[in-house]
Amino acid sequence: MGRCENCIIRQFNSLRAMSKEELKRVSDTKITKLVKKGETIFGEGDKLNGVFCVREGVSKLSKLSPNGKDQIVKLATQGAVLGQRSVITEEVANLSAIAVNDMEVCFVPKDAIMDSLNSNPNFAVEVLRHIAHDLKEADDVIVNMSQKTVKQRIAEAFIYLEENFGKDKNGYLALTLSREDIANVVGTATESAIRIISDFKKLGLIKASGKKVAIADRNGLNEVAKGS
Amino acid sequence: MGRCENCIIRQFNSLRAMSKEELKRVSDTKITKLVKKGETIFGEGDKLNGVFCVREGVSKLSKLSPNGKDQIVKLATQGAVLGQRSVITEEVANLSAIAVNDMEVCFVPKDAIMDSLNSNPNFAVEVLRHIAHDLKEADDVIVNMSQKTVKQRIAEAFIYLEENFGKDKNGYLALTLSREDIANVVGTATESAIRIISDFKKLGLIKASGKKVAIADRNGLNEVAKGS
DNA sequence: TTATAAACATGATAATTGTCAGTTTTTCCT
DNA sequence: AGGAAAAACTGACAATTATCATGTTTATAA
Repeated sequence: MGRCENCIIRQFNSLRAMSKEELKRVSDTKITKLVKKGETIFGEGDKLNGVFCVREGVSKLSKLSPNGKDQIVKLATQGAVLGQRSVITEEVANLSAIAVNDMEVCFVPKDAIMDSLNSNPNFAVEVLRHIAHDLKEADDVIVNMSQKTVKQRIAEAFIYLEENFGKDKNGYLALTLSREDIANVVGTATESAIRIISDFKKLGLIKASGKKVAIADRNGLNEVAKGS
Repeated sequence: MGRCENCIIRQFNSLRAMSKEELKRVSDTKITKLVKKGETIFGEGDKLNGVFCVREGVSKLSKLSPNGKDQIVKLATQGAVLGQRSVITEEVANLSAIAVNDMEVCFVPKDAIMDSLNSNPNFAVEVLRHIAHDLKEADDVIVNMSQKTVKQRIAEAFIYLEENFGKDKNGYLALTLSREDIANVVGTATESAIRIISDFKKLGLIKASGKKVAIADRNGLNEVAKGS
C-alpha cells in the first residue's frame, strides 16, 4: 500500500504528467491485490472499469483460439499498466491477462484515469507516447511473425527475455517461462519449440537446468536470430 | 487545396477537438501533394517532420526484409493519417508508406500537431483513442497470423477489403490489389496466394475478371475464414 | 516421501507452405 | 496496334512446421 502512484508515474515516465491533486486522487482510490501464478486478472470480453498497474511479477496478455491455441501478444512486468487500451477506447478487453508468476497489482478506476486524460494535456500526451510505442512493438511483431522462421523467433525470444527481464545471480534468465509459453509467444506448436530449444542446447547456444535457461553464446544466438 | 483540415477532423472524429485557430494554423501550413501509384511517401528509417493525411487513394504501410519479403502491416485510405506514430514518439519511421494507386495527400508539419497535442486535451485524447484502436487491430493481426492458416487469412482479407473499401458498381472490390500485395498482406509467398485464390475461384467463393475480384459467396468465404 | 499430474522430450508421419523454373496472360507504353 | 515488361499462373519438389503417439523427467501436493 501507499506507493501505487509510483506505477503510474513510472509508466508514463514523467513526474510532471500528473499534478499533486491527481496523484492523491489516484492514490486514495487504489486497491492493491495479490494474484497467484496462473490466475486471471481479466479475461477477453470483460468490461474493465479501471486499469491494473503491475507492482510485482509478470503477466501474459494473450488470446485463446477456439481450437485451443493460445497466442501471447505481450509480457507485462513491473511498471506496466494493463487494460488501459480497452479503457481508452471504451471497448471490452480484447486480450486476457494471466499471471505468469505470483503478482502484486493495483487497480486504478477508470474515472481517475479519464478525468486526468481530459484535463491534463501532459498526462494525455505521455499516455499517447506510451501507446504509440506499444503500437510500434506490435507492428514489429507482425513483421517478425511473417518474415522469420520459428527458429529465428525463438532465438530472438531468449534475447528479448534477457534484455527485458534480466538474469539471476547464476546467469539464468530471471523470467522462467514454460516451453508451452515460449511456443505461445513465438506462435508455434509446443513440440516444435521444445525441439528447437533442445537443438540450441546441443549447439551450446543456451544451457538449461530444468526450466531455467541461460544464454551461453549470445553472439551465436544473435546469428541464428538474424538468419542462420 | 483548401480542405485539408477535413482530413484532420475526420481522422480524429471530433469537430470540437481542434479550436478555430488551430484549424487555421494547420490549414495555413499544409502542402498538398500528388503521389503516383508505386511511389514512396516515406521510407523506413526516414526522419519525419510531419504527418501525411490521405485525401485520395490508398497507401500500404510495409516493411521490407533483407531477403526481399515485404510485409504489409496496414492499408490506409481517405481520412487516415500516416506517420503520426513516429512523430509522437520522435523516432524515425519504422514502416514505409507506398502508394497502392494514385494518391493525393496533404502534409501537416510536426510542430502544428505537437502544439495542439500539448495544449488541447480534447485533441490529445482523440489522437489517443485513434492510436489505441490501431493497437487493438495490430494485436488482432498478430493473433490471426499465428492461429490461422494462409487460406483462412486470404478469405479474411477479401472480406476485409469489401468491408473497408467497398465495391464498385459491378460488385467488384473497389480496391484492386495485385496478387503479390495480397500475399504480403497475409504474410505468405506470392505463389501460395495465387494458388489459393485460384481455388476460391474454382469453388465459386469469388469471381475474378483480370485483377478485379468480387466476392461471390460471402457465407462460404466466411466459413473458410472461420476454419474450413 | 511417495503418488500423481504436469511438463518435457523424441520419433514417425502428415500437412502446410515455400522455392524454383518455366509458361501464359495481362498491362502498359509509344 | 505492337512489343516489351510485369503480373499471373502451374508443376514439381523441398523445407518447414504441425500432429499424434508415447516415454521420461520434473514438479507438486497429500
